[in-house]
Amino acid sequence: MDVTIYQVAQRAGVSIATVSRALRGTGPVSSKTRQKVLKAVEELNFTPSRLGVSLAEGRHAANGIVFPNLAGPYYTEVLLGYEEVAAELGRSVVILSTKGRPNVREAVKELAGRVDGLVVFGRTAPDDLVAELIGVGMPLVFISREPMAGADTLRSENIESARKLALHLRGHGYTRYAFLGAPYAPGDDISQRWEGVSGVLGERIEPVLTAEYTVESGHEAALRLLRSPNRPQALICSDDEVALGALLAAEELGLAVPDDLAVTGWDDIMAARHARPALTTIRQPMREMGARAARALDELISGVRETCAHLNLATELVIRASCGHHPQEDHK
Amino acid sequence: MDVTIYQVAQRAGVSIATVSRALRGTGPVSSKTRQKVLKAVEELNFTPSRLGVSLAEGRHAANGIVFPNLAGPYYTEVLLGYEEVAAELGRSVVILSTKGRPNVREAVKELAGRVDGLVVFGRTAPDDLVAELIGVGMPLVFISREPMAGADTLRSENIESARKLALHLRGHGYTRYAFLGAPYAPGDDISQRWEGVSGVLGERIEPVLTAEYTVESGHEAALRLLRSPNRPQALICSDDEVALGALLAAEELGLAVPDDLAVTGWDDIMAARHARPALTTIRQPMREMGARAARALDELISGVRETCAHLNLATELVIRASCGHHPQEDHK
DNA sequence: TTGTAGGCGTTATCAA
DNA sequence: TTGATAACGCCTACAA
Repeated sequence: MDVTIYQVAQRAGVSIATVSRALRGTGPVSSKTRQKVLKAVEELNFTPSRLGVSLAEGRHAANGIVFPNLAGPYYTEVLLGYEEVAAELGRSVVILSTKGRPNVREAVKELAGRVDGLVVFGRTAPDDLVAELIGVGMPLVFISREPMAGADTLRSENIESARKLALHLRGHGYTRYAFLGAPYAPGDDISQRWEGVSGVLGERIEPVLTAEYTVESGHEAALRLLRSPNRPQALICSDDEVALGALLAAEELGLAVPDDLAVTGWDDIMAARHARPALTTIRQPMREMGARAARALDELISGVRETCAHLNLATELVIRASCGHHPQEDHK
Repeated sequence: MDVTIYQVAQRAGVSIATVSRALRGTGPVSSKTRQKVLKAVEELNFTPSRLGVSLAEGRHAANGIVFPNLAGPYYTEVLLGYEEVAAELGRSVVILSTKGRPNVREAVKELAGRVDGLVVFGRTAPDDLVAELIGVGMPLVFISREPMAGADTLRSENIESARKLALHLRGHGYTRYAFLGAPYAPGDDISQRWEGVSGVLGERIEPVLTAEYTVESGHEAALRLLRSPNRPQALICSDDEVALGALLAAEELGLAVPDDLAVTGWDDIMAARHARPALTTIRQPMREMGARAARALDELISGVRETCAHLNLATELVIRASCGHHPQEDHK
């Protein structure tokens, strides 16, 4: 049904080898012949089959990315940076969301079969599968995961910025803290954030689990927490969405933020800036992370780089109104 | 380098045809032979090559989606619904963002070569290419675009809900309106929204262009507008992000919303609910749109349905605090 | 029940 | 400068 190289060759009165050469500029072709070929290509509106090309070339010219979900701004921002650079490098992007999927293993394996390399968030892919993929030489870039031999790792700085945040809050004079959205897996971003804040605040901070890292979960957990008689004065939330949920809870309970309660988030998503009070948070370079992942993967695939790289991107403490009053208040 | 079906066949002491049959259950295989084959597959850790399978089957088992960008919540929410259902249907998702890309035509064509069907937002793909794709029988689903013969169309209702919104605002008694983020292309969502509101408000509303549909653009345009002596009393924004920008502008100028100025958005993105005042807006079923697009595309690809469908999803006016005071105020 | 062989659409090697 | 032809990895009539 689709036009093949054979039809072009026939129409141009040459062999398929010549058509291929003429089109890719991969060998000598007389300019007269080239004209004929191009004319035939034009007339038949020929486009080489991706499948044929990939099979022959032994590459897909596509990258994959595995993330837990696309519900919040975080992963989509990373994806944005990733897709942009991948496209620039001539690679299509195949996505895979693992949330709520019954057969993650199979899905990741299937994805791996369609691409030349993979970006994987945290532990969204089973460890043994990951090991297997590394084993067969599949280029891999992890984001926010413990470094692993045979794969690149990319993450943004957590521990130091968590410290900085904790110190800032301590400067406000609070004495009872809660960390909302406690970590589930060792080595992930949340664990590192907890490590940083608890390192500074010690006994004064208590970890509180949320069901997920979402507005609803944050809302629910904060409601519970804030109703307790000895409620915390400051809520350090493990991400902005949880913090937004906490803000809603405070409002419902008639607590003024930041006067009755301080709240902070993480990531600096769009809503953080628009919330009132605007959310104090730690900005992560989400797009840049995606862009870097794409570049790193490209290096691995093209073989420009042999050794694996492990990078820690810098973050920025963004002080707004939700953590307490400051001399020169500005709700930027 | 990768294990092929030949190695499995050799190890199991059978032909490749038998291996294929055993694995796909596509023909008679004695259970003894099957055991041998499965054992060999296991030992060699064989996975059929996607390329080989696709080439032989004549299908990619993948869908594409073309959107302008991934920057705001709108497209990502649709993508979320799309990916979820596509995965459920056993199809991978290949994404393409056209924003800032020099060679959109080529990129879309390339994408089309990797998939069995395509979802296309608005006019992100060139009209003639689209016509060409329809011509060669590529299954196509448009979102928010004028219906076209040979392709499905999906959009959410705009005109009627725009009317409803305008009527509600008129009920607040405003007399000078501006529509922030005027339409660029006839037939797109924004045009329909303008059609709806201007139909009700007539001369009392003025269209105002923004550079883009972003917070920054909205902010900038609103600043300009609100500084004018005869500034509007109500800003109907063409989407939530523009509206958020307008809220920031109002705050900067010391205008209280909704007392000095009413502001409304469109889409009901996450930040709309968290902004203060919370944004009155029109909720679009973004995820459902993506999910439906995936289903529609599947029907077209599998040939279950021959005729093209054109669907208009219902929307919902969400009244919050930013459009004016109401008897029973609730900042849900 | 199993194997042989042709086809899917390219690329690239090697002769001519 | 060009053309056969062998991969690439799989599926599936058709024959045995």
